[in-house]
Amino acid sequence: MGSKSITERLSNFEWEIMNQIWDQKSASAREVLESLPEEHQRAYTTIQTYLERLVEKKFLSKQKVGLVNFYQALIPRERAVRKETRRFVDQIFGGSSSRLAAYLLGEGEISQSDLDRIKKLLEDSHE
Amino acid sequence: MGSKSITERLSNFEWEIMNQIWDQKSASAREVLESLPEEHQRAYTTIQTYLERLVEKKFLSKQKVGLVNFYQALIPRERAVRKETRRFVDQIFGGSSSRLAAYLLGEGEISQSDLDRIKKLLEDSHE
DNA sequence: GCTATCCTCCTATACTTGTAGTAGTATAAT
DNA sequence: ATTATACTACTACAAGTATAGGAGGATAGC
Repeated sequence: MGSKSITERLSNFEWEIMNQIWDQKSASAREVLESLPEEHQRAYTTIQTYLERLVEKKFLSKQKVGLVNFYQALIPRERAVRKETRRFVDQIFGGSSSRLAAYLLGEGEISQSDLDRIKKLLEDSHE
Repeated sequence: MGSKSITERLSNFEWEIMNQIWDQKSASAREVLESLPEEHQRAYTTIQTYLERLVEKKFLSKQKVGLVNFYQALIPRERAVRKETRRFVDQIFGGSSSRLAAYLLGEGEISQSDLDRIKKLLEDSHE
């Protein structure tokens, strides 16, 4: 029925949090808070709330060390990235990754030096 | 205070709707409904609700022709795509389009023939 | 031992998204 | 004219997201 989907989606700020956790390997609320850039600061308890929700959603596990909770990713970043990228491509580029790739390479979003590196990368993997 | 942000984001299904409107150039609720693929069907009034919300969000304009409302995009698709792509890249790829591009080209998400086309595209635009 | 600090746990609220029903009016069909 | 159909306008409501405050326990300083 209203069954929680096995793996739900991450919202905007949830990604922000997850990115910090993936970067560190395990972090407390305070550590996450302090690693967030100025413009993404929130109240301490807001971070706590997000962390708890991510535990409920099975994206994080928590373990208490002394008094303090530390959180760890349960899902590898690569998996989450792959999934979200697919969703994005479906939604915006009609499911075609190559359309997205072409868009990125064409729209001046990428510097010449990066373009060169990508070109090389393509040539190498080619044959 | 709780000020509506000037241009809010499109949700999942809102994109679905907008994509239909962009494809047609103007559409009624019924037309949108009918152009949605089987697996994305919703109740007629659900479509109406979405359309009205998109008008509130300034993504669509509405004009009544006879009894029926027709909706038109106020924002060009390209702009919405650019914006959402940027948001996505910021969120998932730390703001680096080239990381995303490299990811797409590397992860087997793209067929060989598409890779070839992209390679050609890169070479042509290069010098 | 009192006080400031820090942390957890619980509670709260406003807004957004997903989804659709109902009332009422216009129209088409017979 | 009566009925079925179609459409708009309005209302509803649950779940999810964004954001944070308060109570109460541990502890670090003095």
